[in-house]
Amino acid sequence: MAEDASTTALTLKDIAREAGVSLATVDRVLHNRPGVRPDTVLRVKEAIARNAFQPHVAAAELARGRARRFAFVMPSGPNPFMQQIEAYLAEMSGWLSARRLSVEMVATDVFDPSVLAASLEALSGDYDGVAVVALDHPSVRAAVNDLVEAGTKVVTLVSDVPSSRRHHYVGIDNIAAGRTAGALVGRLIGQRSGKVAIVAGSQGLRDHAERIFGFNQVMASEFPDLSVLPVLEGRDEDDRSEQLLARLFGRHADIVGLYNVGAGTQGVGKALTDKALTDKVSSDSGREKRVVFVGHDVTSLTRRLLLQGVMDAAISQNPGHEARAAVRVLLALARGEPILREQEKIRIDIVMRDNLP
Amino acid sequence: MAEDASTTALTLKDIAREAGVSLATVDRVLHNRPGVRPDTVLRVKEAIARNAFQPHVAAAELARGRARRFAFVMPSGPNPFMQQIEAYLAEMSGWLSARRLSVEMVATDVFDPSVLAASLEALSGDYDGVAVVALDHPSVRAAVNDLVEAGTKVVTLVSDVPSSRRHHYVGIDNIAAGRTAGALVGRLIGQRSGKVAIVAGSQGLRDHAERIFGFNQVMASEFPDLSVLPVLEGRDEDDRSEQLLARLFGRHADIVGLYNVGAGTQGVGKALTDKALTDKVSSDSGREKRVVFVGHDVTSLTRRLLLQGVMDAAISQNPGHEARAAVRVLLALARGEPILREQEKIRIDIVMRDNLP
DNA sequence: CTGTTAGCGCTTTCAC
DNA sequence: GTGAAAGCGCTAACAG
Repeated sequence: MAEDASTTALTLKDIAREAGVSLATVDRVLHNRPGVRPDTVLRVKEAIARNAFQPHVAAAELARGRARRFAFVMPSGPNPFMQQIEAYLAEMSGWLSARRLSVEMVATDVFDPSVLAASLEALSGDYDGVAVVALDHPSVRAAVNDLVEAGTKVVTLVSDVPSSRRHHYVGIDNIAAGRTAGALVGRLIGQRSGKVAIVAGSQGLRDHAERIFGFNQVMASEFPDLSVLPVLEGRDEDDRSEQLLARLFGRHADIVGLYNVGAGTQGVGKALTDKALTDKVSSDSGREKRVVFVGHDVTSLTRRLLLQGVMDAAISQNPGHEARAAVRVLLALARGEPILREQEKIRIDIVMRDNLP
Repeated sequence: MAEDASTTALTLKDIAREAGVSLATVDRVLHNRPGVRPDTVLRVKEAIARNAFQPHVAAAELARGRARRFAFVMPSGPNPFMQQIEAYLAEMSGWLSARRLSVEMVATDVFDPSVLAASLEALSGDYDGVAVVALDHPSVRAAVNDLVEAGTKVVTLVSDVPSSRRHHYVGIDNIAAGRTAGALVGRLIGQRSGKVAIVAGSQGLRDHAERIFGFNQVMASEFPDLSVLPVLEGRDEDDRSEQLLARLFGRHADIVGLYNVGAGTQGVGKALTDKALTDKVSSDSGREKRVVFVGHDVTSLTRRLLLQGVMDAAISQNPGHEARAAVRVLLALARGEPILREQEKIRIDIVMRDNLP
């Protein structure tokens, strides 16, 4: 186990000597560049393997000279979650520039496939890597594949295009997230029986659809005493979500649980507090009459709702982690380094009042 | 916002020219080394600030030449959580050696203050950084302070010595973890009333004591219908925990919740399943008679218990994250780089069946 | 106090 | 196909 501390690490030169070739040849083999006879390749590869040689990244980075450019293609318009990702990227600026990396934000309408595809196509050739909040649509897939074809490293962020040739997906498993939400709603409701409402942005969005799927799975199999009402489509808008929900509360007196799949949390919260007032139920007194409310993401709003006890749990994907993971993965891909999968995996966080980050 | 892509990043030389001094002088100022007249220091600092100059880490790392050595002082004896940390460190070996970093494991009896202190003292001078699973005790504090004095960077891991001069703590807030456990036990019990049991390793361990404190806080203030029984001290041993618990179940028929603060999970799980058998309660049928069980850490054992439905939730600190954060923090400290606090912060994870990592 | 200079271990021309 | 050599941007002697 103990290593001889006096031996300093091997260098390219050592490998070159051992394989009986020059520095340049080892370098070519190391990067699978052409222009080396097959048997020389073999000799060099053996020498590398025999010594478990690891090239010094700092030296490589310095010698390249050229800076690397990454682009982040994000939704235009105010979305607190996306703004957090941007804020965390901004926070890394010192780290980035000390490594001669630049990341540029590209705002676009990610909900319009052709607009998004066009934005992606426009990036071709100018960047070493692209992170994109992708919509799963054939023309987007084609644009992603074109980028990959052109040698750009591509990671999808938050929302995936599994059928594309993107190199990596940085985000959560949304079916599992929906299952987690379902388990929480069911368990927190406890012994009571009644109805459960779902508010989503749109069932056309892949991530929302997947979350609903997971949620229903758990509800059906594990909580037979709870019946799930048809999904309300709030389009992630506060007013619309509030109105739809208020109307639903009017029609069903026995709603005991609520799952908010997307944004529009403000409206959902408002509908809930209004209902509590009407029912003359404070969060302390009548716990048994309260509606269990589970939603997504930790923002200043959901944070407040959790502290107030209006919201019971938020399912969250750490935006800071997603931002940094996207950068690290793009960098590793660009350098040809391996990705630390375990490090870059985004977990499904359950956030309640006492473990608010 | 847009930057001129044609200008390549500044270098030390540019700053030197602008300040009218030599490379070496800029380097001295950059690292607060002595031997520069105060007014020259000022001129250089201004030039650096004016250009928001960031030295190229790769160049600095390469020029230093010397490799960096870190030591991880961990408990001897089989502890699954610690073994996971070691496994994740091993997984980083490629990453580490590509940066000419080495980490060495030092096993010691971290529960004996004098032994731990001696192990730490023995490291002095040989390492650039030390990560230690620390016991909060005066002699350990002294040993940590000595290391810091000698110029070694020190981070405490999992268990802190807040009063020492350690540079950083990589771990969770255990009071908040206990609060989270309490909220979960209380909320998952639902409308039922009854007694809640606590099994800890020892109340003398700082982290266990803090968790219990947080747990009781929440129980007292938010769940008046639940009464907490005196803490059982299982010494993190399976057999002892099982026996203590079995006896407790015999004495109290109305136990509805259980918090396992430390290890010994196997024994706790066994006591619970035995009780369920005696009570003729399957996890499906009599949910209302089941004991809500919350513990710590995701290991192969707790994973199984969660999947079986014996355990309801595990409070967890991501061991992979802790391992990598400790390395990154030590490296940043050694290089004099800023620490990305948000990145290195260890969160309190709530893990249930559906969001198992 | 300040400047000069020889590398660190790679990558990248440009010759052969 | 292969090799020699000139840097990349710093750091660390060593001179002055």
